[in-house]
Amino acid sequence: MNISTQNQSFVYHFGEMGSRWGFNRTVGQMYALLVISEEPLSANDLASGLSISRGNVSMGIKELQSWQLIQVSHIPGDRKEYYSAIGSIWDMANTVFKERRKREIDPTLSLLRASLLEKPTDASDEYAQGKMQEIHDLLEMVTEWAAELQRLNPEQLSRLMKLGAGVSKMLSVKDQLFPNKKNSDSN
Amino acid sequence: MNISTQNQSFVYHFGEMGSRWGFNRTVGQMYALLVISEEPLSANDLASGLSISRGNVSMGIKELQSWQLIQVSHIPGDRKEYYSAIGSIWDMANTVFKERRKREIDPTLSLLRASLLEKPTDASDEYAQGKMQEIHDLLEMVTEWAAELQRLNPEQLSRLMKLGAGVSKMLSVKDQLFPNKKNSDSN
DNA sequence: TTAAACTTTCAGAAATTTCTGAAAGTTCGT
DNA sequence: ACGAACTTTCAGAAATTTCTGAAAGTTTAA
Repeated sequence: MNISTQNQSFVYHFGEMGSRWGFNRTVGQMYALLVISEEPLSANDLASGLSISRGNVSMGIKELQSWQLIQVSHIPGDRKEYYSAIGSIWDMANTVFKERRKREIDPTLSLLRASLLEKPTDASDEYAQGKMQEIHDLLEMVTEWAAELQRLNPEQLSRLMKLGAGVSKMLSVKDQLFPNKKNSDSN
Repeated sequence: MNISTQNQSFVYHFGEMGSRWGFNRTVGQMYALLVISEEPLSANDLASGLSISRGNVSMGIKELQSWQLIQVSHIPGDRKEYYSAIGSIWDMANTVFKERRKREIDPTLSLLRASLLEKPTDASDEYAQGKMQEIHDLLEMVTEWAAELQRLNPEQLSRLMKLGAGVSKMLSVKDQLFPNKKNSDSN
């Protein structure tokens, strides 16, 4: 299998970016290739298309499966496994978000919660705990909100985002509609 | 300088996480230490506190400065430079967000834009371009929205987040208030 | 101008991550 | 039960990243 030069740069770029997004270069390339191929690809296709070893492909597939980003299919009369990217771009973004949250934020939150349970032994500990509390609260708020947003369907989410600056206007509308609602929980 | 055992785990954890957030272990540790220290710390404090070389600290400081996360200060009669974390936790989150966008999203967006300008040479190129277009549109929408949100002040942002599920209710309220506004730009 | 007190740089060492390819494992048809 | 067609595993090689520490650079004071 070889990749058209047009797609080559996309695949390589995703390789480079992949490492920033939590997986390594070849895994990024593999995923990019699967996303832009209409037909499912076999492990051999991936290996030859990207000039990497068969073993590496096997590990990459495992990784992509752990991210729930790819799907296996079969062709009648062919014993090879064929892989393709799962779902729409929205699903992909959703999955990557959720997965990164699980890997980057959740462990930090639990560490912070544990730290905050300890009694500070001196003034500097107390200061440190204060900062940890702030970080904790921020992370918690953001993750809860993110979870909330992920529950919206793409249509709603898209509308919300396209509101853009309108969002702050909406907040003031809300104040006018419900001026009695308490919302002074600033920090 | 040594770190209280209470703070040790926080600092090390930030070290581990740091690598997921775009900088390496020691840079993460350095930043964690600066965040939880009330007093600014000298490069030597950092080196001894974390048991790393002076040269490594120097490079880490450069990195943190490029992220605009730390600040230099001086103590009268002392020639050493002292460092401290800049601003509030909100500022920190903002900075990290902006910086990551610049590093992870912007280059991808420009690559995609460039790719989309090319004429597809066959059906598979065409399919690939379709996917690229989708990714492009999604990334663009998300970054624009993120920029919008960053323009809100912490107070507004916090209120918006605390709305949580209320956000979808708000969308329907908006429909009732402005039923004539076109918002059928689904994808 | 000299020297002390500091910071930065960078070549090579150390640590870590990624990759290969041969061997072991699995599945299926006969 | 055998062998063909596939996939997975994993030890060690290769590549990459990070770290050290000595040397070079900078700033200030006298």
